[in-house]
Amino acid sequence: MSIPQFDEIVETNDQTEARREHLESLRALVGNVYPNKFVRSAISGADDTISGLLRYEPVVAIADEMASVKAGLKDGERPPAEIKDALNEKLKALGTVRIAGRLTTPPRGNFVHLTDGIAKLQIYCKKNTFALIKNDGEDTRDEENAWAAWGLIDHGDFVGVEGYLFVTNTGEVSVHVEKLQFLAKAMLPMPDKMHGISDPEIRQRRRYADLIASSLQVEHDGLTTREVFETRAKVISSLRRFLEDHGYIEVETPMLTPKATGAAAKPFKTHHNALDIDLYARIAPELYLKRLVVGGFEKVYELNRNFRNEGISFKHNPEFTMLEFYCAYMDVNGMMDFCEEMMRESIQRAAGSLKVSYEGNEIDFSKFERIRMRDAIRRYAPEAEINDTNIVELFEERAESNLIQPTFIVDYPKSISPLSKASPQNPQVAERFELFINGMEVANGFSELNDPKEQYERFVDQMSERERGDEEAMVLDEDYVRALSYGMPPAAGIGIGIDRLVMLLTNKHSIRDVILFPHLRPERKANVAESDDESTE
RNA sequence: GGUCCGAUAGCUCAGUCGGUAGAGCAAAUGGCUUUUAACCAUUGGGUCCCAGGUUCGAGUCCUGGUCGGAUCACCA
Repeated sequence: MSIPQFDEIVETNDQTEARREHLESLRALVGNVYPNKFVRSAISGADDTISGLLRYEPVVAIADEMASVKAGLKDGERPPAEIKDALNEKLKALGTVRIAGRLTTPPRGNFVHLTDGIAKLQIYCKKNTFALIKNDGEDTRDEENAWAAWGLIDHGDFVGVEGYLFVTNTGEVSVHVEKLQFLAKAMLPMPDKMHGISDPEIRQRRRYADLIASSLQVEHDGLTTREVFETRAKVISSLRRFLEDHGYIEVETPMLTPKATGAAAKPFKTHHNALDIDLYARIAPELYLKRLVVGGFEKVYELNRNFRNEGISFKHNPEFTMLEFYCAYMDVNGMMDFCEEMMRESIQRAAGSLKVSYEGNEIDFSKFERIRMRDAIRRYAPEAEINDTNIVELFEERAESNLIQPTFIVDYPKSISPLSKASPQNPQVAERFELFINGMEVANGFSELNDPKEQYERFVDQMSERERGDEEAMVLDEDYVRALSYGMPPAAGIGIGIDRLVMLLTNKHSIRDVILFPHLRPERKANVAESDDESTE
């Protein structure tokens, strides 16, 4: 196997050549072009923990003041000099600031923007008014070569600067650079600042570049990629907080399991060499979590990946994030109430509103409808004749896609719910619900079957389904039957598809837009140089 | 897997009836130096996805292929 050359991995063209030349010239001026650190401080004397100068309160106050002055101006009109001077006095009083970041505008003229991970801030370098700091371990000042070094910095490079704050003639808060330090090189050109990366494959494969693009982009529809993943993080942390606040404990159960159970799905198979056994990537943590309920954890949750070896689509990724939790002594109705409350609170926190716009629909999370599967079919297909064998099919074909607003579908057939308790009123119906939003299944929950004998029989039924060719029928988990035999309190559980929830909150049509590194085909070489291993068919 | 659409400069895209390969951004060089996506001037940059075919002539038409997207079917 041949090891690819650096230049085969990192493309070369006239632009990257220029960047490499700049890098070598800079090396001659500053020494180490990849120094180890730069101590930032929003304000002199502050520590490295403060970044995002534009969120520092005294600066925010001045920026706001400037903004209100500018609001009263006509297009192109500049703020009065005396207001500007007064603000500059205040800014200068804040003292020296040290900030670092990536250059998010091409270094043309004296003004460039730095982005430090929180905000974008303009910096101003004027010839003969700043020094270059060499990376020689001594922080040597170099007045002579500062301007030359400035000219060698490329769009996308990282620099650290020290200077004082001021507002420009057009009223933008900026840093007047007094010391400039080179911190790291971007050897590849930055993505298009107007359009970002349009090829969805490159956007997903090179998520880092997509994220950079979202910080460069001047105009964009909806959320930037960065904002999508910030929203995702917020949803997840709010869900966690809600569960913690309600006494739930977070646990981690095996991802590699000897049996793929807990859901109807095809698993990924792998092999453990030392034990010489096959293992399956889990398709659901369900049975492990209920073992913990048996063991006395009355409220448990797990928020992590499930793996299913099935098709890929706009709403399916081979690995996806599921929040599953169980609560002892609760039934399906209590779980729907709890789910509703939890989703409302987390969505309010993450999206700032209970009404979100998704693909032209306004989805209102303030109210969740509950409707029996049978009635949902009647609503959208009144002519259909419903019986026990066609009900699920009818529901999926005729009703599901109409369920735009949050809707709990209840009264599932027992036959497709092997882990769920039957309804006391109707033994053919499971005490189970699924939550649909915008035609997508987002959650699935039920009153947990805790009679070990009945569970055993349900598994046996599943096994015979399997015999008949249903690859997704559940397999018997003997140890789980044994666990239930120690006694499990009545309990309700739920699984919530986090990726789909995030899609709804970020107005993304594809699950791959809410997963940082979604599953993609292996990257193909642009020039397949006489491939030596692809001739096997 | 079926159907539809697409692939042209580093990026985003135009390219008419088949007749010399284009723009904006990015880059290089020089100028400018308080600018708000795009300051001014100049310059460089192309395997028009690949292979075949039709034609005096193919980015353009035809056939096959590769890769990608949308969609349908299975799945959360």
